[in-house]
Amino acid sequence: MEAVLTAAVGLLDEAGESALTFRALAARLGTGVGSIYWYVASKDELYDRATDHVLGAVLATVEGLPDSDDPIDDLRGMAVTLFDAIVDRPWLATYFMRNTDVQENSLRLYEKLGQQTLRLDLTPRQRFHAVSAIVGVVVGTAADLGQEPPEEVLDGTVGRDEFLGRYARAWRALDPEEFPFVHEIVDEFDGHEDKDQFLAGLELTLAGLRLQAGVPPAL
Amino acid sequence: MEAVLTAAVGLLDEAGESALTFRALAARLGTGVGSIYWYVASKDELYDRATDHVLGAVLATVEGLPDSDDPIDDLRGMAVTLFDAIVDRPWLATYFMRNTDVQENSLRLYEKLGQQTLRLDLTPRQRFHAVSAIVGVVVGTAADLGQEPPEEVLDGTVGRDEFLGRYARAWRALDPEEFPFVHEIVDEFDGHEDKDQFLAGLELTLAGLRLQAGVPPAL
DNA sequence: ACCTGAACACCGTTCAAGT
DNA sequence: ACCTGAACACCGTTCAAGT
Repeated sequence: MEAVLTAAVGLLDEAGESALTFRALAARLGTGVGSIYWYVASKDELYDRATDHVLGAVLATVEGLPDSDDPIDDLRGMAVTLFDAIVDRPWLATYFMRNTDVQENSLRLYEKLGQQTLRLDLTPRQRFHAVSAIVGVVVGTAADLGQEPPEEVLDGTVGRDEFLGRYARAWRALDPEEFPFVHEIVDEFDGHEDKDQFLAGLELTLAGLRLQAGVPPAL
Repeated sequence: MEAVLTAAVGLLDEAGESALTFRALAARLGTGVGSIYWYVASKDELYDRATDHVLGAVLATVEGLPDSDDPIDDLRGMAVTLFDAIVDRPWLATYFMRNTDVQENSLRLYEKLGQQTLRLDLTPRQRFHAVSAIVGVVVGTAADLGQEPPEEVLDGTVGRDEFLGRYARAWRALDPEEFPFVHEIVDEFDGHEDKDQFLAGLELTLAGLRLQAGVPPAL
């Protein structure tokens, strides 16, 4: 079982999501296709378990993070840790927290995030929503960024900057009367860092949460 | 082309994502598989165009929304409209704003959202991040909720409530010392409405944005 | 209890050939 | 300019048969 998951993650890391097939996995393990089905009932379950397998390290990192005075700061730190893990392995986004029966580490990560909200003056309902919102921002943004860009970008023929630049050029050519917002932000879009975008979005959620909990902004 | 997209959306609506195959689409159109490739270079492009096709109606709805005094309220209204559309057709989440060359309606929707931020006292960078964050919350949450639940739920054998209830039961059985947060929120989780979860998360982002723009909370 | 691998029922995509 | 459909190169999953 361990070996199956390690091999699956290996394939994913080395050659991306399209490389994980039962045939390739069997070949890597030196067995037949059918034998994998003894450990796992479907590809979905394989992904569920592979996700939890990988999340073990993320959980360990999060558990190693020291509690500060400010639970909101600690939530930010955990969210960033999770975000980085998903950027590295975009397939995590789809499977994180999908089946907590099988995903003990996912559940523990959820618990860890939630424990910070216990330090805030909130109702149970607000806590539930707060953690859902944070997980949503992390997973949603990371998944969006992890979308395979058009094959030219992966080819290395075209770098990410040039890829953004092309869109920026097309956007600048739009009618400014009709697209005032696109013109307003096109310079920001051009060459932007995905991580900054994520951090800014996370900050809005955290600011809202801080307000809700009646914590004065720590400037 | 129009006919191809209408047929594709029809298949998606009637029988879900797995029903959209080139063979089924060709059969519905009364032609051969190959002919679809004259209109569309790949399945990805088919999805890109189908998404934009459907977003036409969403854009029309959003354009019909009257501007209120409060741009934040208007942002909420637009976000909810988009959210509802994605809940109805979860595949939109993956393709929205993925290729604005082909997706004019996606771009116009993005513009419409952005125009509300022009009414707020923000920098271009803050506006860019604000719209990204809102789109992230909408798409991220809707995508998460739109994930096909285990087949038993679709069977109708087990309703959504019982599905949540099963998890709730498992969670209540966890050690309260080790999982204080899970215990804190399990009653909220049990039988919760997805839409409330979305609205609460959106509210946190909007509250953060309101704070950033220096708008006093309109109570 | 665990493995094997041929076989089944599909896919997206291509392409020589047609009108 | 647009359509055809057989063929190619794959998939996930099943299952009778083995150890």
